[in-house]
Amino acid sequence: MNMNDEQLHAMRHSLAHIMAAAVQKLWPEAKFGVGPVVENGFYYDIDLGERTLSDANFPKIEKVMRGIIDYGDDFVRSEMPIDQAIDWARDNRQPYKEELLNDLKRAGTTVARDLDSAELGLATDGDAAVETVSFYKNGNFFDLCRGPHVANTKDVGAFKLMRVAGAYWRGNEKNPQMQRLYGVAFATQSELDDYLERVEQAKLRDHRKLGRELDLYTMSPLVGTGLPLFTPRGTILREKLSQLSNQLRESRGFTKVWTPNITKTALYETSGHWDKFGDELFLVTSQETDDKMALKPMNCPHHTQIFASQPRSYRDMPVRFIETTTDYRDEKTGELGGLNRVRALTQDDSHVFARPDQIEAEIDGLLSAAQELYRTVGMKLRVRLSYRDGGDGYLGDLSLWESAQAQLKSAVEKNQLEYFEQDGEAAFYGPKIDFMATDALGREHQVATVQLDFVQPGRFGLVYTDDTGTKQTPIMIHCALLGSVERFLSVFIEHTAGWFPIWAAPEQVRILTINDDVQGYTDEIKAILAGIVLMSPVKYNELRFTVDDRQASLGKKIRDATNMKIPLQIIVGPKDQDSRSVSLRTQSGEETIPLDQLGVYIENHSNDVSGGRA
RNA sequence: GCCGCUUUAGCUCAGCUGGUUAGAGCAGCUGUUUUGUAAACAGCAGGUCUACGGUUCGAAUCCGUAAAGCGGCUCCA
Repeated sequence: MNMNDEQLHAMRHSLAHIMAAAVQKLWPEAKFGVGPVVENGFYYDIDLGERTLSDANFPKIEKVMRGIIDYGDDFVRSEMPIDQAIDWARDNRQPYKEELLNDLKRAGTTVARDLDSAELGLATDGDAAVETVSFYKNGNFFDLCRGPHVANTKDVGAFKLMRVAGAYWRGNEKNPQMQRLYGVAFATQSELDDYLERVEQAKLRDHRKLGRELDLYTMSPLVGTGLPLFTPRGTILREKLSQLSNQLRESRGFTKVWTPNITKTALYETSGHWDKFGDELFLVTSQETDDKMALKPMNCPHHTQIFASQPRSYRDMPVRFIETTTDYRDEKTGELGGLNRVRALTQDDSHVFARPDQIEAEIDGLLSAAQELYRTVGMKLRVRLSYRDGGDGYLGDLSLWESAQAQLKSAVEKNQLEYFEQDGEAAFYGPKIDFMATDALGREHQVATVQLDFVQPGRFGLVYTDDTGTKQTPIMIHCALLGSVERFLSVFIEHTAGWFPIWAAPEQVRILTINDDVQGYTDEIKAILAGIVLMSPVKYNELRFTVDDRQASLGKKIRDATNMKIPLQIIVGPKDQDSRSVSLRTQSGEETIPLDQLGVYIENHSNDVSGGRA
C-alpha cells in the first residue's frame, strides 16, 4: 500500500465510524457488528431490531454524518485490557462486539474463515491470545477498532451512502440478519463524481436493460425464474458465439457429440457428483419405471460413456468430444439474476481423453483456442494456475500431479499468457487453469476454464490399451471456452454496450431508403448483400440484413437503426443511385463508397470490435 | 433459502396524506406527408393499477399472503 492508499483506507474506515455514530445518534438502540473498508468505500453491519432502513433514510443519516464531520472531533486511540473490553461490550449491550472480543481473546483473530465455526464467539476462561485491544473514539462514539483512522472527522474526503442490504452476522445464515449500510468514499469530490459517473455508465450497458431494448431475451413468470427465453435476435447471437467456440476446437481435432438432457441419477453416484451436487439436481419422475432420474447438471459423465462405448488403443488417443448443451441446476432462487446466474445454462463443453504424455500438447491447443476467441471479441485474458498444496484430500498420484502441473505451466508460458499461480486452489481431482477476461470498462470476469481430471476416468473404469497390451486409465481434460453461453453473453453485451461486431450482430446491415424512387437500386444492393457469406471468424455466416422503406423521414430511420445498434447502416437516396455508390453509417462515422466495393468493405470490417459507447 | 426495496398501458414513468369516468411520452393502428444523416403532422386505440384476501361508506393508494424483479447475504475488532 502506498501513502495515498493508506490515507484513503483511513478515510473510508473513519467514515464507517462516523456513519455508525450517526446511526447511534438517530437510533440509540443500535447494535453494531463490523464496519470494514471495501472496494470504493465502506460498510457497517447494524442490528436495529425491528426497525428497517431504506434509502429514504439516507438523507437523514448523511445530514447527521455531515454534522459530525463539520464539528471536527479528533479520532482518539486508547487501549484496554481484553477482559475489561468484554465487560464494556456487555455493559453497553453490544453483543456482537462482545462476540468479536471473545474470539480475539481466545484465538487472536476475528476472521470467521480462520476460526473453527463451532467456536465462533465463545467466551473463554483460559489464557488470552491477546492482552489488550484498541479503541477509537470520535465525539460520543466509542468503538473497538484496530485502526488506523484519520486524525480528525474533518479529514474524510467525499462520500455518499449507496444502499442498504441484509447480511447475516458473520455470513452464516443461521445467525441473525443485520442491515449492511454501504457507502462509497474518495479523497476528493471530483473522484467521487467520476466513480458515480462510471456506475451510471455501467448501468447504461447493463445486459438486462440492453437485453430488453435490443430484443435479445425475455423472462416469463409462467416459465419460471432463472429460465431465460431467447428471442430470434438473441438466438442468433448465442449461435454465432457458440459456433466460434466450436469451430476453434473442431479445427483442433474435436468432434461433436450429442447427449440427452436427462439421465439416471446412478450416473452421478458413479461419477461422485451426487454427494457434492445432489441438492442442486432437478429430479425427474418416470411413470414407466422405478428409475431415479434427473436433468443433467453437467456433461462429463455422459461423455465418459461415449468413450467407453468401444475399445480404445493408445493410437486412438487423444479422443476429443465437444458439445454445446444446456444443463440444469436448481440454484437458490435468491441468487438468480439476469443471465449471470440462471437455472438453465448452456455450456460449450469439451472433453479430451488423453494419455499422460499428451497433456501438454492438448492444453496448448486449448490455450491457443481460448486466446483466439478472446482476441476476436477484444478482451484481454489472464489466467490463474491452480495447483494442489501439501494437504491430503487430493486423489491421484503425487507424481502425476507434479508432472501435470508442470505441463500446464509450460503450455501457459508457451502461449505467452499472463498468469499467476495458486497452491491449494485445485479441485480434489486435478489442477486447473481459470481464465479471466477484462471488459471495456476494465472489469474482470471469470470465463473459460481448463480442468484436468485424474478421478472420473477411474470411477467409470475407462481404459485404453497401451503399446505393450496393458490397460491404462486415460486422463480427462474438461474445457469450456465461453464458460456458459448465457453468462458469456451477459459479459459480451456489457463489454460491447450492445454494439456487436458485424459477424455476431443479429441484424448486421440495415438499408435505409430515402424515397420510393430508389427501389430498383435498393434491389440491386439487396442482391449483393444476399450473396455475401462471411467466413471469418465463424464460417458460412450468411449476411443478415433488412430494409427500412417505411414512409418515414431519414432521421427517424437512422434513429431507430441506431437505437437498435445496427452496426452497418446503408443510406440509399437518389444521389447514391446516380453515382452508383452507397452511403455508410457506422458507430465510428459516415463514409460513401462505390457500390462494387460494398462486399469487400463488409468482409474487412466484420471483425471490428468497437468496445462501444453506451 | 434468508433480509430489505420495488411492481400502474408493449416500454419508460406521473398519480400529494384513500374521494367522481387512472394520466403522459415513446411504441402500435388509421390518415396525410416521399423525406439526405438521431424523432414529420393529426386522429384513434390501449390499463380488473402483478394476484388473492382484508380494513373502510369508498382502495392504485392502508394491512396481510403469494408471485416476479432489484440490492445484498465471511472484503471482518
